[in-house]
Amino acid sequence: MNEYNPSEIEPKWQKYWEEQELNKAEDFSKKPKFYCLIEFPYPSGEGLHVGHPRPYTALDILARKRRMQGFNVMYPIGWDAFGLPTENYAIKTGKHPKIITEKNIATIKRQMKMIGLSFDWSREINTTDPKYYKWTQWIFLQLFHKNLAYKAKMDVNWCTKCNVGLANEEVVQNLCERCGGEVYRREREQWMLKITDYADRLLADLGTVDYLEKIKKQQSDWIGKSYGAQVVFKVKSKTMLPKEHMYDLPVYTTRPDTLFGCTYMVVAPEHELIEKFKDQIDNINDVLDYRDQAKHKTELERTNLEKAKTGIELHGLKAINPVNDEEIPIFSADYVLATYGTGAVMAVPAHDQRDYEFAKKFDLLVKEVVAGGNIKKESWIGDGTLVNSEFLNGLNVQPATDKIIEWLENKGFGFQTVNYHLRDWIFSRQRYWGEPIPIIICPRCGYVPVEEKNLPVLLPEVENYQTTENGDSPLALIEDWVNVECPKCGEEAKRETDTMPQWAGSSWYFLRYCDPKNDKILADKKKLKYWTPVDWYNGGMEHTTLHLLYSRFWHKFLYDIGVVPTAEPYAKRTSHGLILGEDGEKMSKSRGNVVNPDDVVKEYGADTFRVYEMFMGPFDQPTPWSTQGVVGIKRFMDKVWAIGNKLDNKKRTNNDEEIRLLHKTIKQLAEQIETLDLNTCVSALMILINKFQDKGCNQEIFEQFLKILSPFAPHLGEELWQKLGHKKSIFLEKWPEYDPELAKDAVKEVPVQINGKMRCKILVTEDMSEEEIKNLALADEHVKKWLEGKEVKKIIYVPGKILNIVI
RNA sequence: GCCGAGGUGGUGAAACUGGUAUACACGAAGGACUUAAAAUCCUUUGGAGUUAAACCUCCGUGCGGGUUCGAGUCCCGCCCUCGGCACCA
Repeated sequence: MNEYNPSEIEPKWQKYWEEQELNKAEDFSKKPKFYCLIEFPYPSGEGLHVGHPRPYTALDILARKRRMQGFNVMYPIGWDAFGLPTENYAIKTGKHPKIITEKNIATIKRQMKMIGLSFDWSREINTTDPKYYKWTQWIFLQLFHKNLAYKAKMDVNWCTKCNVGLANEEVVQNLCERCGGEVYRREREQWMLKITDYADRLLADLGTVDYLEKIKKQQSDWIGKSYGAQVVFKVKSKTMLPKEHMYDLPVYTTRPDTLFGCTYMVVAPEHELIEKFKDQIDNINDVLDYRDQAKHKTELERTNLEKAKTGIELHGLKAINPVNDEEIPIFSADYVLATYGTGAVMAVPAHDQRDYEFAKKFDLLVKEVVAGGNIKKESWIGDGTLVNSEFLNGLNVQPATDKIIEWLENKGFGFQTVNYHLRDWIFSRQRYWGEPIPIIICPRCGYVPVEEKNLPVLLPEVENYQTTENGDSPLALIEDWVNVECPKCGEEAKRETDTMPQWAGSSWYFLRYCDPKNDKILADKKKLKYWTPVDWYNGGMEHTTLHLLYSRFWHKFLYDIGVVPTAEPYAKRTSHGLILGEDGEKMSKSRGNVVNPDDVVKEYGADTFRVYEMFMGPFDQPTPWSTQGVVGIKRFMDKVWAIGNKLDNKKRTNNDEEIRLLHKTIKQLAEQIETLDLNTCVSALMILINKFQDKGCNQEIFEQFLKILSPFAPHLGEELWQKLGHKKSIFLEKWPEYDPELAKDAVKEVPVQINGKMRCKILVTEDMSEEEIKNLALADEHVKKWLEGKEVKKIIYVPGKILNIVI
């Protein structure tokens, strides 16, 4: 018998599978299609660490099993290659991002092939390829035509030293992560996409897809639909305008029923009210100082409920509560965000904890309007009877809400409305390494889209990847690229120099896999009709609210304009947990806890690596890597090899323990591969091989075992299969069927409890009646001992599960 | 802080809709083989106690309470860890 030598057999079979084209997906095949998708990777300079292949391997197992079950499987791969880290690396080294990207892709591709992942490489795509981003730009133009892309002033983190807009992640304690320079929030014109127009459909259609519950919950919480009312307060200033000419200050509230309890107003420091009434606010300088301070805080800091509230009253202004004409003070406070609701809130300290704390600090009136709590101690947000509220008195919260909304609508003071936590998508980046936004800015015609025949707008070469002094992208410096004729009027105009975020290319890539080389359209409609929706999409939990939602939004838009045949892109979505370093921390270069798959494969082989990653723990939970744990899987592989090399064909094959266990295991794997309970699949395979080791095994049984093992350890499976005399790949075999009779236990061991504590076990066959089983239990020696001198009150029998005697 | 997920032996973990807590594996200890070591194989391995022996008893699934014949699983209140919070991807 020769040795198990993974480094010899693994490349051999990888080459064989590629030559045999076993992993190619066939357009329009008569077989049922199965489109299975993992999030395509960002080709970072470090290559893959052991965390990346976990989802790739899990879905590879699923894909291989489904192929054996007769599906036409598409399992494609590509590169999400635009992005910040590559650009930052380019700035540091002066190398072109394109060159860096190519090199990184080559590394990761080699690593993926080394692991034996059954991707259809003929469909490989790359978001930085002009033939690809042509269509990303095309989609943007369609959004622009439908008024779903617009420009707005938004705050960006601005590093005063690097002169560059920063990602939130690059800001550490209000300092620039790269240079340590000071950061503040500066206003800039940005391209925005109106994802909020789709909020309702993105929420409602969660009901039509098979996502993990936690994913649905997180998406719907992120969309954050709330019902409430918009109420308009009048603002009284020193100019003493008649009431109907006073400034209207609309607020959004989810608790219009508490309107009589509103004792002050709060606006965001950036609210237009302040600019408008500059001359009439007595303490305007302090108010503006406060606004400047707010620019140095993050949203997280501002909205943290634990942190002490800050704010400043706008002296000289009063708001008028429309329900009772009371004049109440107006504050500016940074816990109110300009971007949420109307940027202003009515404060009801008696019935909102944040308002309560603020009121205590500034010594403001706390007026109870819903009975039920003790507002001397804390705010009361629960239900109760309305008090101090004139015509609402005596009602409970819900009827009071209905009544006040009706009243507001009749008087023209407000209306019922919904509000979303979801905000529009900031789509511009003042960066080089992204898709140029295909818009021409003409002083006469405004924003003019680039004509479709002129797509793609190629990303030009630049000398320097640094943003310009005024914060424009490096593209702004390339004059012969920036200066163009306006497509509308033919006069001088300039290109938009902002680029798209990395989310753009990844919002539609799964469509391109269906038809990766089409140069007429983003993908042929018939092919999309055949392949979409994606049957199974797996990705990280960390992409639940951004990437997953963005791509659902784009897909719905493409559906509306007739480009794609389904309203939802992904029929099913699952999530994997991260693999952490051995120290239990997230793997990162800076922590120095990165484990490289190259090293693991070199020492133990790809199959051991794959099976270990599946065995470590539940697929959807984070798990630390353990170098020692890998050893156990290598021993398992060695055992399979050893048994496969000395099969005992004198062994009979009927109805003995091994056969029963085999059928049980086939059943378990058939079910649990589908639920991605892959750790218990591996353990079931181990239990079976341990049984073979004890009892011996013939070729017939072993071949069945090999078939269910091979999706996990494809190289070992193929090697032993062909060694046993087969000429064709094991992956062309049918997935084995199990015999339901053999997969069942003939005799069951049923635990007997007394008052819920397990005391003994009895053996029960299927044909026994409940009466017989109870008598059997009562006759048991142990039970007798416990029952001595006691009265049996009740016997509970759950068939096949448990028998409990209550005394 | 807000939203989401999780906490079980020395370690990674298993336990299907409330029904035998700790499967499988790592580590550790002891033994076999060997001149020896590695590899391999066998045995033991949650804690405490009683015992000639455990096939006996008690305690045990982050903490405190509750529901139930029965709770790792359900409910209430806490603590801790992880993911996300919109320009990392």
